[in-house]
Amino acid sequence: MDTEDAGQQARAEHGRLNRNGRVPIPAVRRLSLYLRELEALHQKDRQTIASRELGNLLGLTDAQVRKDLAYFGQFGHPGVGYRVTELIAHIRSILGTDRTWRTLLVGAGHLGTALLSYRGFASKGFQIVAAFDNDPAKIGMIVGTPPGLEILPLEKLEATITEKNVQMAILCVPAGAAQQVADRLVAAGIKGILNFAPQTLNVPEDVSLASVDLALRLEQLAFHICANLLAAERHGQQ
Amino acid sequence: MDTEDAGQQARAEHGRLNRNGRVPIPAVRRLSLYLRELEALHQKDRQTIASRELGNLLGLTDAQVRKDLAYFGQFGHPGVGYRVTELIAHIRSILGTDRTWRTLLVGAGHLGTALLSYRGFASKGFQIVAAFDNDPAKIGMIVGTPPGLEILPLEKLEATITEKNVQMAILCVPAGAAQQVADRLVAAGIKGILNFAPQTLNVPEDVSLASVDLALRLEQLAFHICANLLAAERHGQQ
DNA sequence: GCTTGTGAAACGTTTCACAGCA
DNA sequence: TGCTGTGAAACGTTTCACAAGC
Repeated sequence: MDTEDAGQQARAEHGRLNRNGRVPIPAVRRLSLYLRELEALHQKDRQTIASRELGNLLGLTDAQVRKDLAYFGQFGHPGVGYRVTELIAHIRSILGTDRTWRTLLVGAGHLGTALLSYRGFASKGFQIVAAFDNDPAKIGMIVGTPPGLEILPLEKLEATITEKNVQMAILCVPAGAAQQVADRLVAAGIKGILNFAPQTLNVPEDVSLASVDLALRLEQLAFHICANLLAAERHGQQ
Repeated sequence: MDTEDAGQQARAEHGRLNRNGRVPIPAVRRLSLYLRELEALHQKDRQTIASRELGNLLGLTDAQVRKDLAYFGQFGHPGVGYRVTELIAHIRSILGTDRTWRTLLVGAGHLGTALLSYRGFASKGFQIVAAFDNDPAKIGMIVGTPPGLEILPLEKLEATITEKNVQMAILCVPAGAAQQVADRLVAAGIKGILNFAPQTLNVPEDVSLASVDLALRLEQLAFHICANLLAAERHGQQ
């Protein structure tokens, strides 16, 4: 069987092959950025856009844009570019955001409660259907944008996941509790975790994990500021 | 002049060269992860650690760990491994977190106020010295962990940056306002921005930018969940 | 024995350059 | 003419494998 041919046929819409048999992960990340730009363009009633211009908006080359999109199908129109609404629909379908995702949140601290009020989630199809904490003072509170959500005790975690058929979880607990809660989420059938705890998590291969360590991002920023300053000095001296 | 020799001498502690003359960006990102693990090990009074074990903690190979660290110097001890406190000090020095960074925050919405209370920043040396919003209802409020910080009007942005010698900014304003505020920050001399607005920002080359789009992270998670489910199906069929 | 640091090979990603199509 | 889709080349990153050191 020829990988180059039969493989591409088989996977249809959800990801073509490179030599390795996979779509490059950086390409998947950029897909979200393309979608974000395309949605902004759609707001401005823009009908079509060329790879060159879409790339410029994001600081990428035109070839990069075309190759990224080509991993998933032939969405462009030679001589015209990409039709905005058409491409938005394709990318949503690829990313899986053409439907609703039932999500839960664990840890109703400062960050957790802020996320319960975050509008950006719902508008992309992520619906937070339950929120948990183990602090008795918080349990029973109604949090988030009205009508709001009641903070439930952690004991109800497993039952809620099953009953409400929850697919992904947002983890905002302290680092020390993160692995333990993650284990319970996985055991209860959760297939994806967005982790905000500054802690490495171990999850089985069939569970997806994305981590956001806010302090770590500032740390990286600090490094790059230092590097930029040094580069500027070198330029100045020369 | 031989790049391989003279270049390495010249840059001393802050980044050695690969063929391209730069430290790989992924290596810099992992440096923060190594630091996080090392700090946890230090808490547990661990004295030394081998590249193999440090890698295992993060799902990386031993060679990766050694190569990453070797970009910045010779920190290991053959037959022994890396001394934990020693390596922590080196990495902090490399990342620039062996000192305090004066930071400001713009946009005191749900996320912004949550970040003002986030303990993880201060413990890494990031001190938020001022907070801004343009909503008259919020201006004057005291927010964050006691003693707290007064929300200032946006007009005072430039003056505050100069007076308090602020080096980096956290941007939590709505997408529509983000570029405009970023421009003001840059003009006022800010050298690094951590952007939480779901919006592409353009900043000059000498300003560092890190972006965190929370909805985008969930979107990526959704994709990987879909991909995992498809992979499982294929496995099951075969 | 065990562990680092590092050239060289393998691998993955991006860019180039152009055939093909509107 | 303008633009996409795509092999091939260039580039960057990771892994391998081993000399050198404790």
